[in-house]
Amino acid sequence: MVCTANDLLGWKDFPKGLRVLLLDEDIDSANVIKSKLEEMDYVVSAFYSENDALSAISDKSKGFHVAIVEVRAGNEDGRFKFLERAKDLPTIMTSDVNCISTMMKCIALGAVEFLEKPLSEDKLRNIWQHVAHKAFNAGAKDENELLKSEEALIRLEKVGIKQEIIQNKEHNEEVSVESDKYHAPSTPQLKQGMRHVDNEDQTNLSTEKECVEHDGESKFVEITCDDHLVVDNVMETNFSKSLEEGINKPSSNECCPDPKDGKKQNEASEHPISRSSKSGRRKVKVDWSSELHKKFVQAVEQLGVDQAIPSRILELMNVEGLTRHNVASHLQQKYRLQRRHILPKESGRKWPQTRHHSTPRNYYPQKPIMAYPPPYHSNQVYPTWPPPHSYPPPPQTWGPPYYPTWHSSVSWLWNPYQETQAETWGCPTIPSHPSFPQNVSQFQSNRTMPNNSFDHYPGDEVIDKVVKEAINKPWLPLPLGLKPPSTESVISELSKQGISTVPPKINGCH
DNA sequence: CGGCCAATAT
DNA sequence: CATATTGGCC
Repeated sequence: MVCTANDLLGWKDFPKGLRVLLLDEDIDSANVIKSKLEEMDYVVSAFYSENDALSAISDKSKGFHVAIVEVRAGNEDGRFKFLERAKDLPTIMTSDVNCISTMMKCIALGAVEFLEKPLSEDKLRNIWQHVAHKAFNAGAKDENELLKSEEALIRLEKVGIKQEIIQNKEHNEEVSVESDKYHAPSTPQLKQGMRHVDNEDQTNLSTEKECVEHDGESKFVEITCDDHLVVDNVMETNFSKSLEEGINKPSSNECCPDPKDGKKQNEASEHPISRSSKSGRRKVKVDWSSELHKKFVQAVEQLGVDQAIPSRILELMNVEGLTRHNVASHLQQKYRLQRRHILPKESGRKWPQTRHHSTPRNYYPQKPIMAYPPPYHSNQVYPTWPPPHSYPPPPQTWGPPYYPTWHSSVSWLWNPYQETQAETWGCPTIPSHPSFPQNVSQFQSNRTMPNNSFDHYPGDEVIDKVVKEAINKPWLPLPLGLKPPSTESVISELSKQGISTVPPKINGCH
């Protein structure tokens, strides 16, 4: 074995220093590839003839970790011979000609991957995976230590999880940019996340198993791309999975600082692999991914504004590990974000019908949550699309690409609104969940008694601002209760108005 | 608890 | 430098 899992785990700055055998009769090509690899800190030995390469691999002292071999019409047989002889060396075949049968043959004969030329940096960057793959596979078989094989197993399972999830994402329209965060490695069978099990936190392995079986809906745990092999511990993984989507631990080389000395976080990161997470409870940072946010929104929708309080939302979301505080903050952030954009710079200004409370910032002392839905439930205020002429729609800005990821998948619309006005807005609504009876009644009561719980919602002036803001800045989250019109509806509306072409410019609404 | 917001992290 | 989150405080 060229390299064991243990070697890898102890490797400093992996994959730096990985030895690559490069065989390409085209010297120019070889040099280009070589220099690219070297930029990535691989150690490259280039060979321009097969014989040289063959003798090099027979010299065990060379200790290559991975090989990149060019194949072309004419030298195939020799290359296949190379594959034959280099059984222990993960070999990547590459060629100008992407003939499927040649590719297939290469793979069949043991090549770990076939890369089309030219070999971009992206393609080359992750060739280390083959080394890791091999090492871990072998490790699982050979290691005497039970733990080791378990680690390898877990690792493999994790790989499995990610694959599944990633595939899932690829088939999912709602896929968030998150999934692109990591540039997909060229190798399909092995994902980049080499994580390592932190023994000390290893509570049990069965939890891990459960995770594995978890539905593919989960967002995959963010992968740490660090200089060294960094690893997750089981708890973390379990935790992350149990959150179902999105709560990631900080990059795994961070210790969990005591809240008290939070400033220490960076220092802590100096102990990448061997952090002895004492309490085992590291602070995880909640990643409000689209999935998580969707849950959040659904919960808020279910509860209705009246009861959308953190604790209840938390309950409904049923996401392990999420704290009330997390939810509260999220709730508020959304709220504040809106307010900030809706009432920019009007610091001193109060709502028209200012009420008796003293704190200027409590515009909605009783209903501080998502303070804007009510107005939009009122037909008088904002009955149909298009909006009143005073706010010419800037349809060109409503395209899906300009929405934050969760917008496309999350309906900020309250149920009754969906029922009654979705059509008007041209937005067929897709219920992301079956139905919520309690909701209906909640909303119905809202509908029949518009002022039910919003006795003092802001005056029209403010509402106008809200609407205008929402229209002008489609990239901002919409207040609960507002939903963007579909591109189709906008375009058809435009054509009704005699505008048949949409300017390509995507801003331009001020 | 529920909220707000300054301090931090990203 | 702008946002996103957390930590604390009221």
